[in-house]
Amino acid sequence: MLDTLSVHVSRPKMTPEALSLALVNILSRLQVEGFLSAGELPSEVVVERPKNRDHGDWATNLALQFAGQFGLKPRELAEKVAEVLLTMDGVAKVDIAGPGFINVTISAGAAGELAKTLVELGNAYGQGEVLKGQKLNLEFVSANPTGPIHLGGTRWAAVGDSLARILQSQGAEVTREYYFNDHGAQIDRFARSLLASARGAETPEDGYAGAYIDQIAKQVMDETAVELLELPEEEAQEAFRAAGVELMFQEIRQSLHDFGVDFDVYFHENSVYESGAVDRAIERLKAAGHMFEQDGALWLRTTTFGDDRDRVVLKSDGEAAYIAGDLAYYLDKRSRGFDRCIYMLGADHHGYVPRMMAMCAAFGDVPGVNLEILIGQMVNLVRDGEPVRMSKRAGTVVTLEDLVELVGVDAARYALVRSSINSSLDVDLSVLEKKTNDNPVFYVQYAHARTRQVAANAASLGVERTEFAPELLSHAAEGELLAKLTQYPGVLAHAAEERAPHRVARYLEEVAGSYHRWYDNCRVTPLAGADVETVHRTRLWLNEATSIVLRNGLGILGVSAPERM
RNA sequence: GCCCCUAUAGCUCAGGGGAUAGAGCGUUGCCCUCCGAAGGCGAAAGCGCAGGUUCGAAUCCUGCUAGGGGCACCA
Repeated sequence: MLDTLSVHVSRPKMTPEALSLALVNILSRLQVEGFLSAGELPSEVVVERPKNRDHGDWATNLALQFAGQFGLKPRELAEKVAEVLLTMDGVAKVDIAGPGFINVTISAGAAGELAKTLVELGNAYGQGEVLKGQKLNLEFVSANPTGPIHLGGTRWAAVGDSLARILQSQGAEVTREYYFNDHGAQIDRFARSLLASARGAETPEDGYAGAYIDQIAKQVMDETAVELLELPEEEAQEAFRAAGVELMFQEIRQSLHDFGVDFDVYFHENSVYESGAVDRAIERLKAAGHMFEQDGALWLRTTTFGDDRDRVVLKSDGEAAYIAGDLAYYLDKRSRGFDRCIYMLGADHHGYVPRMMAMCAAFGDVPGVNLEILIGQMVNLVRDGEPVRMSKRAGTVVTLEDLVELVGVDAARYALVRSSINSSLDVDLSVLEKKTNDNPVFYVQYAHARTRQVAANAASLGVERTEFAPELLSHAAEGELLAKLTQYPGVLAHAAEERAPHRVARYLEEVAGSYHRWYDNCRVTPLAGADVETVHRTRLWLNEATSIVLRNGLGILGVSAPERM
C-alpha cells in the first residue's frame, strides 16, 4: 500500500484536483493502516484557495468534515493527514489552523511548473472528459418568426451558445437547435398583419405592428410576381404567411450569425405536423394509456406525473394544441440519438415545465435526465435607473440588432452572459446610448491585449522561451497568477456541471486582475541596459500561459481576444 | 389562492457549508525617469426580517416581508 501510494503521489501536479485525489488516497491509506476505523470514505474532498494568503496555497476542510464519523477530533485527523502530505514532492509546508483546516503551501518550483505545462497544452488546457460520450441537444432562443429577436432572446443566444461551448469543452457532443414555430395562431396573426400593411390598412386587433412589418410586407410584394392583393382573402394571407415567415426566418438567422451564434439545426414546427409525427406521438401515448377524451377534446393525463392539471392535446375543434407539436418534437430529438435534451426557456414559460416533464415520463423517459429544462429570468430595460416598459408602439423594443449596433458584439455578449440566468438582468439604455466603455469585458480584453504586447516587446528585445526555471516564479503576484491559472479546468468543469456560463466570465475577470498585478510587479523584459536573464525567459512562459487562458476563456464566451485595443 | 426566480456596497452583479464576503461602475487619496495608466495600491460603503439544522450559514430548511414572472381547448 505504501508503495502504490508513493507511486500515485510521487509526481503530483499541484492542482486542487490532484491534491483532492491525493487526500482521498491518504485517507484510504490511513484506513488500511488502521488509523481510521472501517466506514465509507469520501470520493472527493474540497480543496480550495484560501482567501487569506497566510493560510497557504491550498486548504482543505476534510478533517472538520470527516473526523466525526471516525470518532476522531478534527485536529487529530488533520495532524495525521498533514504528516503524509509533507512527504509529497512539491509540498513545502503543511499547517493546521483553527478548528482543523489543513493548509498546504507548495514550493515555488512545483507551482511554477504549471506555466510550462499550460503553454505546451495550449488550447487543450481546460478541456475535460467528464461529459465524454454524452450526446446533448441544446435548444435555445427558439423565438417565433413573427418579429426580430428581442433583448430576452438575445440573452439566451449569448448564454446558450456559451453553454454549448462549455459542454463541448468537457467532451460532450452538442447540437445547437432552434425550434422554429411556423405553425399556429401567432403565425396567422403575423400573416394578417403583413396583409394589412400591404393594403395600407390598420394593424389588426391582435396583430403585430412596427417598421419591420411594413418592410417585410413590402419585400413580399416586391419579390412576388403575382398581384397578391388581388387574390382571394385566404390565398393572399397564405402567400404572405409563407413568404413573410421565410423572410423573417432569414433575418433572424442572419442576426444570430452576426452575433456569433449559429445553430446546427433549425427545426420547423410545421414539419412534425406534415410528417405525421404528431399523430404517431399521440398514438404512442394512447397505447401507453395516458390519453383520455373529455368534452370533445383529447387530453394527456399529465397529473399522473405530477402536473397540477391535465393538458389538452387535440382541441374539441380538432385542431392541435401547442403541446402536440412538443410531444412529437421531443420524440424526434430522442430518435436522433440525444441522451439528453436540454431546453432553455424564459421565465414566462416556467409554468410549462411540469407538463414537459410529465410528457417525458409518459414516454417512459426519466425527467431531469433525458429532459432537462433551464429557466432563465427576464431582461429588463431601464433608463437612468427607471424601468422602461417594452412597448412596440412607444418604440422601446430593443432587438438583438439594436444592441449590437449600440455596443458591439463583444460587449453585448459579455454583458448578457456575465450574470446567472437565475437573476433577472437590468440593461440600462442610457448606458448603452452613451456607448461608454464601462463594461468589464474591456478589463478582460485589455489584459489579453497586454499579454500580446508584452510578448511582442519580449520578442523584439530577444527574450525567448529557451529556458524555464519555475522556482524563479516566486513573487507573491506570480503565486497568485499561477494559482488562478491552475483553476481554469475546474472552472470549466464546474460551469458545465452547473450549466452556468457566467462563472467563466467571473473567473476571467479574476485572471485579468491577477495578471495586471503581476505585470505591475514582475517585468518580462529587462530594464534598459540590463541583460536578459533566466527570470525574464521564465516569466515569458507565464505571460504566454495567461494569454492562452484569457483567449480560450473569451472564446468560450464568444468574445474576441484582441491583440491590441 | 397556487407555482417559479430574486433580495449581498450608492448602482449592476459574483460568491460550489468554512477562516477577514468580492468585482465592475460611482465617491475619494496616492502611483507613469523604462514591458500600454483601458492599469496598480489605499479609503469609505453591504448579506431584507425571524427562527432552525451544523463545530461552522450569504450559502441548507421553515415562516414572514418586498420585487419580478407565470398559472388557457394562446403560442
